[in-house]
Amino acid sequence: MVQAQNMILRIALPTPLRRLFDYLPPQPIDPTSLISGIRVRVPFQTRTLVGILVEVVKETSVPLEKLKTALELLDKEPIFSEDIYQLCQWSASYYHYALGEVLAGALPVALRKGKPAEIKKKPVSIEGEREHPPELNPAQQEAITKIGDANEAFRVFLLDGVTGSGKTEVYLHAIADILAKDKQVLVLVPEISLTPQTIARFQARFQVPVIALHSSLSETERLQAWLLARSGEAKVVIGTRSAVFTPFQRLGLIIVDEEHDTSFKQQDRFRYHARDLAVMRASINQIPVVLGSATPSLESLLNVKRERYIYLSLPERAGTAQLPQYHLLDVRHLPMEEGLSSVLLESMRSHLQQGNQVMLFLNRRGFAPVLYCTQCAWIAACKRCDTRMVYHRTPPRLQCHHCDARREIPARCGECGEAALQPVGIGTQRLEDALQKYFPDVPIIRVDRDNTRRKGAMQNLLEQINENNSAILLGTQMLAKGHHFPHVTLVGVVDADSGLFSVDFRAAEQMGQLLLQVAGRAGRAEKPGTVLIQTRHPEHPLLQTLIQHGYSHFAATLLMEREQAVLPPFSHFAVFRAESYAEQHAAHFLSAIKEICTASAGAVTLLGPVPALIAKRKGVYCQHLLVKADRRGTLQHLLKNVLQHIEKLSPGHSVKWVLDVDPVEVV
DNA sequence: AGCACGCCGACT
DNA sequence: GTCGGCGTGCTC
Repeated sequence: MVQAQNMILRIALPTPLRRLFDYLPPQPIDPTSLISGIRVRVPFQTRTLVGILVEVVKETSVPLEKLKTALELLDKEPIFSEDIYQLCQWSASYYHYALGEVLAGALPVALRKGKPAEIKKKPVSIEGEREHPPELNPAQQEAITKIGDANEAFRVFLLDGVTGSGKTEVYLHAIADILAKDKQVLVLVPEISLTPQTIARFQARFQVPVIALHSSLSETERLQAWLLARSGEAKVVIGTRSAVFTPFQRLGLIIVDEEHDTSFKQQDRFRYHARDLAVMRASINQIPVVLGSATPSLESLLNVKRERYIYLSLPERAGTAQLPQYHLLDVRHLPMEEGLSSVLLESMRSHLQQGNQVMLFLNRRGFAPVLYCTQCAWIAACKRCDTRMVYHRTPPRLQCHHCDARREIPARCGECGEAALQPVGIGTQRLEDALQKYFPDVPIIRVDRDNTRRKGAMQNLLEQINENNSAILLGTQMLAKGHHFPHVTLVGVVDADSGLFSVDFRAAEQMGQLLLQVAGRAGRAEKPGTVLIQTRHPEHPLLQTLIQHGYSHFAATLLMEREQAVLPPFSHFAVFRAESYAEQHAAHFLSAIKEICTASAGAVTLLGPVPALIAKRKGVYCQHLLVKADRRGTLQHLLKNVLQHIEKLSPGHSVKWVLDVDPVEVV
């Protein structure tokens, strides 16, 4: 230990190195300005970085000659409030990510770069006519009362309500109660549902400043929004997962809408789950949090069962709207044309004739998923990935859906040279073509990533849908989430089977959620909805349970299966993901990690290293090592231990790796 | 992660 | 001769 005359600044820096760095204070210095949580500009090797002062210490194990002097203190007040700082610290330790990177990630880019935290804009204007709350049904009333009873204490509510049961109305009332106490509210939503309408609805209701944190905000706008929330001027903040780190003056309530949605889990770098962090944040702030969904995650349902969460249920559809009718169509025994059974086509025709809209759901974009040679069985593959290229017709080309590589459509087979190439299988483009033939007089509106990529394109399509009376809407998952289509009376699921036999143990849960969400688009307003599900396995017990007994039975069945198989949420997973250009390097690195795991004590199961489901992506080989433990504590303990060893292991630059705690996708 | 240093191959 | 390829090592 080196004794230093003065104070030493212990600073968290935005680098993947999982440690803090010590600096001497800048000269001259007023010691009282050294407050934890302020930003400090420091030299770091050849660069200068903006870090966060974590603590001021008297001793350091770093040799004095290595200590550099900090350049500048950037704040007079801490940029991190106590609650956000605690949340970041907890996240860094739970997800085993470098604290400096977590802290930097929690700030708007402008602040990360060292720009001053000053409010420039005038307060946000309030637009729109005041909208008055409608009458509540007893279930809604009860939910609101229970949330209100939580009154300034940490409580987690699971609000389970089918689509159209009036979840949003419960949110709005709960928010109104909080606003009346002059507190603020954070609303987290999946990316897809953050539309202008959502924001307008909140604004019209409360006539208070509502701020939305979109992905399309500029960095200055984002900084201003952040500052308005921190100062308390913004009363309601609606945002996607990163909004969980927004600072507030007086936060009174957090709402997580569509809590089952996997887009709350960040899938690169810092792999946090915004829903889980929202619960953590509510606990830190000692406030209630409401998790809402028509199809709650098994994790949340288990927490209800274990009495950690309070269950609130909205069993019926609000108003006069009726629940949709489900029918399974056994496509093995029906005449098929372009993936559509005669029964589905006939049903579409009759709904369209009555001036209603029909929605078809097919989770596969492009024209055909495979281009196949009928002579030699060659299949067009991506050169950089371990995948098939998807045949697109408009514009005509082959496209890899994993690395976005594009190629011209070959005239002849790449193997035998015969001109016997055939697009096999059905994507949304092909279905669109077919529908145009069957229904030449009906507008067909396709919604998938290929035609919503441009800014405002989605909005445009949604408007087109609402303008038309009878129309066919056709799309991928995008269509299933968040949007309301009041004129849709028939929903067709073109292929429900992909979720039934997947290698991913969560596939069934996600299939069930998606089928329910898709169905939720139909039968709004006074028009009852019908859902036709095409399958080759109509006898499948999970499908049967879902259709006959509804989601809660379905979820209970899945929970039972998970318990028997000791899968999450009855056990806890973490995955080391490694990638390298040389095929063996990633696997070798993971094997080394596996040895360290085996050597450490603790009841964990190790699986792998195994090649990822898509073993090669963008030219790099991907390998996984799965770590499974019965208890969360055991897993956390082991991971902490292992990471300390990895620092010494130093895999070199040939292997890139990440640790994914609570992965949503294990394969 | 970045970024510099360092040691080998083909270029004005 | 030197420009630049990426292996290796370090960051208070």
